[in-house]
This record gives sequence, C-alpha cells and structure tokens, in this order.
Amino acid sequence: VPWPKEHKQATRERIVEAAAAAFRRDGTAQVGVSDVMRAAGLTHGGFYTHFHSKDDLLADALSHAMADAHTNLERLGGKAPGGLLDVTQAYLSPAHLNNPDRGCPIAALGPELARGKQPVRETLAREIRKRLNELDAVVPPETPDDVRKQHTAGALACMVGGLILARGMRKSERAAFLSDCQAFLKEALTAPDTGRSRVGKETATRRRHAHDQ
Amino acid sequence: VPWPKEHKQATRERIVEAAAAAFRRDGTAQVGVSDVMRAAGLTHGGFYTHFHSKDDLLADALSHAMADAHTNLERLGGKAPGGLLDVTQAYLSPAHLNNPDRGCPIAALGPELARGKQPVRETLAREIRKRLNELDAVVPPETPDDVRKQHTAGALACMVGGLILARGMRKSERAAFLSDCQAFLKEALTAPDTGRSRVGKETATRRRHAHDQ
DNA sequence: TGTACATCAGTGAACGCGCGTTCACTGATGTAC
DNA sequence: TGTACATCAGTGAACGCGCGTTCACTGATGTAC
Repeated sequence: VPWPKEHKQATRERIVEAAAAAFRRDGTAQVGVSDVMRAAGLTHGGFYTHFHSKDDLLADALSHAMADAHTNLERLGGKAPGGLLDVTQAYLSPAHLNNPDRGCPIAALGPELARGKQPVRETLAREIRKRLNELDAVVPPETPDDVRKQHTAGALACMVGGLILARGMRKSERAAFLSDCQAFLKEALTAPDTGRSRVGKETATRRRHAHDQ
Repeated sequence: VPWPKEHKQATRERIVEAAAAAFRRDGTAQVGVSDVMRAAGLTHGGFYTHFHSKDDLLADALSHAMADAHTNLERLGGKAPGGLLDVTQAYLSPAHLNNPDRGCPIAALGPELARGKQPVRETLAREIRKRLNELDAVVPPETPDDVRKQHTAGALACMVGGLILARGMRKSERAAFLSDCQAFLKEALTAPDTGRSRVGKETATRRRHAHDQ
C-alpha cells in the first residue's frame, strides 16, 4: 500500500467534519459538494472516492454532528450533566443559540432531513432514538416508566422546538424566550408536588439566571 | 380597466396558496417557481407580474400558511379551542403529523426560514410573536404574568419540537412519541398542585386517547 | 346593438448560472530489486 | 543504499440538468364610438 493506511480515513473524517459544520450553519441545500471540499482543504473532484453521493455524506455528517453537539453541550454545562433538567438548561443556552454549526443538527436541519431520502431519514430516526435513550439514562432509576417516557419526550421536544423558535425570533426577543422555556421545563421536570420526579433541582436555579449571550 | 379588478388578486392568492402547500410538503429549496405556477394552473412566465422574486412569494406564503394552519387546527379540535392544553393536543395529533402541507409552517420549514433573507426572517419573527400572543390570549386571565409567559413559550416549543421529532422518527414510533408529548404537556400545564394554572382540564383526558391516524 | 381599439394577465422560448457527478490525468508515496 | 515501478489519493476540466429570472408576444377583456 503506497499510502499510510489511516491517511484516507483521516481525510474522509475531515470532509465529514467540514460538512457537519457547513450543513448546520447554512442548510443542506445551500451547501454544495465544492463548498464542503474547499472547507476541508481539497478540490471537488476527489469527493467521489470517499462518498457515493452528497446524500451519503449527509447521513454521515448527521451522525457526526449529533456526537459533536453532545460533546459541545457537555462542555457548556460543566463536566457532570447531573440530571435531565441540567441537559435542557445547557441546550437552551445563548451559546447554543448562536453556534448552530456546533450544535444540535435536529434543531438546525430537522425538517429538511425528515424530507430527505431513505438513508438520511433512517439515520435521523436512529439518532433521535439514541438521543431519547441517552436522556432516559439520565433520569433517576426510581422514576416510574411512564413518567420517565413523558419527561424525556417532552424535554427533547421543548429543547428542539425552543431553540428553533428562538432562532426564528428577533434578536432582542431571543434570550427572554429561551429563559421562559428553561423556567417552564424547570417547573415541569421538577414537579415537587407530585413527588414522583425530582430531577437536577440543585443546579437549576443557578443556571436559570446565567446568560452569556 | 380591461379585466375585473379582483381577478389579478384572486390569481395571486391562488399562487400563494399553492406555494404555501408545496413549500410545507417538500421544502422551499425543492419547490421551484415552475412547480408552484403549475400547481396554480398557470405557466412560469407570468410569475413576475405577481411577485418580485421567489423570496417575496415565500414571505407571503409563510403568512398564509400560518393562518391556514390555525384554521385547520381549530377544525381538528372542535369549534371551541377551550384552553392552551386543548390547542397543544390538537397540534400534537396524528392528523397534523401526516399533513404537513396543511399544518404549521414553523414545524415544516422553521430552520430554513430562519436562515432565509431578511424579509423572510422578519415575517417569521412576526408570525412567531403573533402565535405566542394568540396562545397568551387563551390562558385564563387570573394566571400570573410570569407563569403565563412560561406556559405559552414552553407549550409552543413543545408543540413545534414534538411534531418535528415525530416526523423524523420511524413510522411505528411516531404515535407513541406524540402521546408522550401530549401527556407531558397535560401534566405541565395543568399542574394541579401549584394551583396557579388550571387549563383545559376538562377536555384533555378525552383527547389524549383519541387517535385518528 | 355592433365594431374597433387599448389594456394587461398570462404565455413560452431563452438567458446565465451553479449544482451533482464523471473522468482522464498527475504526482506523492511505499515497495521490489 | 539507490533506483524503477506500481498504486491510488487527489486534481481540474467537462457533462447535463434544472433553477430563478427576463422578455417579446398573444389573446381575452371592458370601453369608446
């Protein structure tokens, strides 16, 4: 083998990484294969030695973006995620709002991915399920199954919808809307009166007032 | 004037209506001016006597789609919306899931609209604010202002995110996820223990079990 | 009442342009002798 | 150790194609006489 074995794979990952950022920032339709290759420091001609098609790249970029967002959001919220509430507060942060290229690809591309071709839709469905399972694992084990399912579904829905809506609003209204979503989830997930689920209570108040634009 | 005065306006509205449906079904980038004109029973050449550009049409189609979705969702939930909870239950329904072309344009196109050009972004921001105000008006007047703001923000976020996520999942998982989101919102918005907000309680249970695919 | 006319909504060919994809090639690399 | 060679990652010109937009035109309409 004339080339180092890991060289091609490393190049491929550079392309995927560039694509994951560009797609999330500008949308899948506005970013061309040439744009991605240029961002990866290559020319467009070599693209098809790495991928069968742009859709093939998109599916890979989606998986990469999910892992990437997960990493970046953990960095935001301090080392330990703590509970479901902590995850939601980090997600609904101005930092996430203002950096879609390093954030959740569902919030950035969800609807257009759902309209995509089969491999893309399959990857999206798999990643959503994975995300729900991750959130599920963060809820205290003593929580009843039905409550747990409702909390993970409701929390993820509120995160994705909240971020999308905030990004669609006027700049001056965004921070307040994110705070309202955070407060709503704090109430809904803590639910001290039902006594069934008490999640991440200790850090919620602190985060609620921490804005960093 | 050689033509009836309302004729041109009626044609223009036919184009906007066709565009509002096509954009929501297939996305703004996948639907061409020719597609829209053909759906309206016209040829593509006449488009620019009605609109300055495709973006101009998109802004109009967005406003039209919001009003259209509002009408259709009211039809789903019986005549009287009742409360905030009722609105959310109608929104998170299989009927809405399966008919994006007649549903909420934020759930169908939100992220790509937020990346659009200024007039489109302005229209999106205005429509989101309008929607929040409509939801606000449906919350009982005795509800404290901060709770009201959190409920409307959280509910809308959960609606939009819930629908987007459900559309991204495998068909077999969608209905259960929607139900989980509905149950989450029922808990969060009813919140019987805080005693501050008791919204749409009477119809929630019935709706919760009504699926129509 | 009937005819000639001016208006303008709608037509369809044509325009650049950028896209995804293909392909003949180039040149840096590890290997064989 | 040094040289010729086979390999293949990457190059860049070229391909159809469909898009948004323009424009010379057509023909249905209400109006003037």
